[in-house]
Formats: sequence, C-alpha cells, structure tokens
Amino acid sequence: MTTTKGAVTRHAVLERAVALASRVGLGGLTIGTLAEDLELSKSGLFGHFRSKEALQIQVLEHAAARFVEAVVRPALAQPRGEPRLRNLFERWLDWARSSPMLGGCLFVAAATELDDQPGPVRDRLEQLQREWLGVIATSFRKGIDEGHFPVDADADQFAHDLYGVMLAYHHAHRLLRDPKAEARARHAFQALLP
Amino acid sequence: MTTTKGAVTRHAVLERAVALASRVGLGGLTIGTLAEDLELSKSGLFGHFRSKEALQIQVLEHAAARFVEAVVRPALAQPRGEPRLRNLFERWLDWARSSPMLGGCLFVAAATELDDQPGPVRDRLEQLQREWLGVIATSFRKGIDEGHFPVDADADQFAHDLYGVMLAYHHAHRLLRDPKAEARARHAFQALLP
DNA sequence: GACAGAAACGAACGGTCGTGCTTTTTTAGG
DNA sequence: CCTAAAAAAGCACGACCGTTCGTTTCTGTC
Repeated sequence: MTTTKGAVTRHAVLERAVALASRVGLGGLTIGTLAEDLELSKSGLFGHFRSKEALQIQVLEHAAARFVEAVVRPALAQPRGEPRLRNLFERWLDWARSSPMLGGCLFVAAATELDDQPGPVRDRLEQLQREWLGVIATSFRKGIDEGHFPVDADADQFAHDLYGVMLAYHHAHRLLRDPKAEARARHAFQALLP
Repeated sequence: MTTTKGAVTRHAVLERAVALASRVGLGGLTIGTLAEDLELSKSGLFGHFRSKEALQIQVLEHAAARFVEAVVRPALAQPRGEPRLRNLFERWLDWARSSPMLGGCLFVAAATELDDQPGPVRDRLEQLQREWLGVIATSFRKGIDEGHFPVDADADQFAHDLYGVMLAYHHAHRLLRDPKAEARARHAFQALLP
C-alpha cells in the first residue's frame, strides 16, 4: 500500500471541511477553525493545499466523489427508467440528511453563495451541477425508451423541475424546520412523473 | 416634513446594502465596503446602526418592504383567485431580476446562508418567509373559493411547490446562466396549476 | 539504524473585520 | 443668527484572516 501519511491527513481534513462547509458555506470555511477542529496547526494544514481557493475546490471534488458513491452509483443497480429514477430521488433525499451534511447539502449552499462570485471555484461547481442535471435527464430519457414516460416528454425540463423539488425540500426542512418537508418532497416528486 | 438628514442617509445605506447583500450574502456584507461605496466613513455609517447584526436585520426589513410594494400590493389589483396568483408569480419573477437585486433574490441567498446560523437575523428571515408562503397559500385558497381549483387541493403544498419553482429558476438563471430558465419557470408554474 | 524527504510546527507578516472612543462638522428650530 | 443636538469623521483597539518562512519532528527506504 502506497498510502502515505500525508494522504491520510489530507483525507481527514477534507472530510471535516465538507461537513463544516455545509454549515457555513465555502466562503465561511476558515483555515484556522478547520485546523483547530482537527488539532492541527494552521500552517501544517495549509501546507497540504497551496491556497484557500485550492482547498475550496478540493472540498467540492471530495463532496462530489462522495455524492457519486452514495447516490449515483448504487442507483445503477436498479432497473433503468422509472425505478432507477425513483431510487436516485430517494438516495438524493438521504444524502441531504446524511451525517457529513450536517448543514444540508453542500452543493445547494454553494450554489447560491457562489452564483455571483466568478472564479475557478464557481466554474467547477457549475460544471458539477451540469453533470448532475445531465445524469437526471439521461435517466429520464431511458425511461422514455422503456415506455415509462411519453415519447414527447421534455427530459431537461424534468431535471430542472426535480432540482426545484429538492431545493424546496431544502428550504422547508432547513430554514423552516418543517416536519412535513419530506412528505411534501415525495408528493411533489410523484406529481412530477408524467 | 420631518424627514431628517439621518433618515435620508439611513435609507441610502439600506438601499445600497440590499443590492450588495444580494450578491455577497448578509454575512458577506461588510461595513467597510459599504461605507466606501457610499463615500462615508466606517464609523459614520456604523453610528446609524448599533451593530452589524442590527444592520442585517434592517436590511431584511427594507428588502421585505420593497418586496411587498413591488409584488404583493400591486397584485391585489387583480381579480382574486387564479389571475391574482398568476400576477403574483409574474411579479415575483420580475423582482428576482429587478435592478436592486443584482445578485438575485436576497431572500433566496439569505435562506441557504442562514439556515444553520441561529440568532435574531435567522429568526426574522424565517418569519418573513413563513408570511410570504402564507400569502401564496391564502391566494390559492381564494382560488378554491372562486371555483378555479378543486376543493380538495392542498394550498400549503401548492405554496411549497411554487417556491420550488422559483428556487429552480434561481438556480438555472444565476448559477447555470441558462437562457431558458425563465421559460422553464413559466412551464413549471403552468404544470403546477391543477 | 542512518539518512533524505515529507509533514507538522511556531512565529510573524500585512490586511481587514466589527466596534469603541473623541472630536469636528453639519443640521434644524427658536 | 445662535445654539443645542444630530451626524459624520478620525483614530485606535483586539481579533482573526490567508499566507510565508525557518525550524523541528516524524516516515519510509536502503
């Protein structure tokens, strides 16, 4: 095993950073706070990333890798079309409540935070979001092929709308602390299927 | 007229602060930057509010007042029920693109930013959002009374879903810079009406 | 077990943050 | 006009920010 010490610490840092950023945002991430939480020195931690911006990007990458592992990949075990789509949605909901996402989905937080702050971090986030919407649309199109949905249904519009369902869930759950948020989300998902 | 000088400056500060906060968030608001933009001294500006937290709350109040003036009040001129609801939606869209909201709707930005940061600012925002959702639900119920919608339709679910439509619009428009965002939002709104 | 390189540390930097003070300037009413 | 109050400015503070640098401690390899 070539797993070096540095890689281990780096991984631990990113793990913690994702959780922290889900609460305070990528901009609210602070090297000092992060180092203190992990009982590292500021400079020791900083050395692993060459700038705060590089850290932020790696946090995004790390979260994206976890997302694929927790949501996208396992859903492939389901039969294509509607069942897989439904599974994607359920896992997406789980993801938004999972333990590393103590502050709600990191991507949701980052999306509104960075939408007016040009730079590499925003660029990477935008691309990741496009890819995710692409996954949803592709899944939907397979559902059309399978005959689950009408042939003239708009897959991109579906992906857009489904994201809206998740955002509404996030808003109701995290800001309003609405206990019905999850039921509302499922209801909206059901109503979305043609 | 008892309009004093202080009130004028205060108003100008809040006007600018709303625009700034829509881009960088309420937490990203900085007294130094704000003062520089308005060609005021930091301490001179600070004197009008006794703390940054007080400033943030007043920014919320100011934005809320503008929102009522630009969206809620004029929509009352429309016939109750579906027409008024449709008008509310259109004005809401306008609001999200209006000039003081250079960075997209301030409330959308604040909602994801503050959802994990307890305190008076979060409390006030939560209440404002509840009130707005209440306005939507009430409008919808009047639509039921008018016979525009089925009597067993769920007004709260409708308000929740409509918010999701706006959030999806915001995401597509501001992060993805999708030119079809507006069309998508209108399409989703249409599909939402029972 | 020695030795090169990686990893972590401690201290310091220039900068900006929010927030107090004191002083000067401006405003508005008799 | 004068004057008391309001508004704005000036200055300084302690805290924390990201970042750099030189030093020390630890790791993995021969």
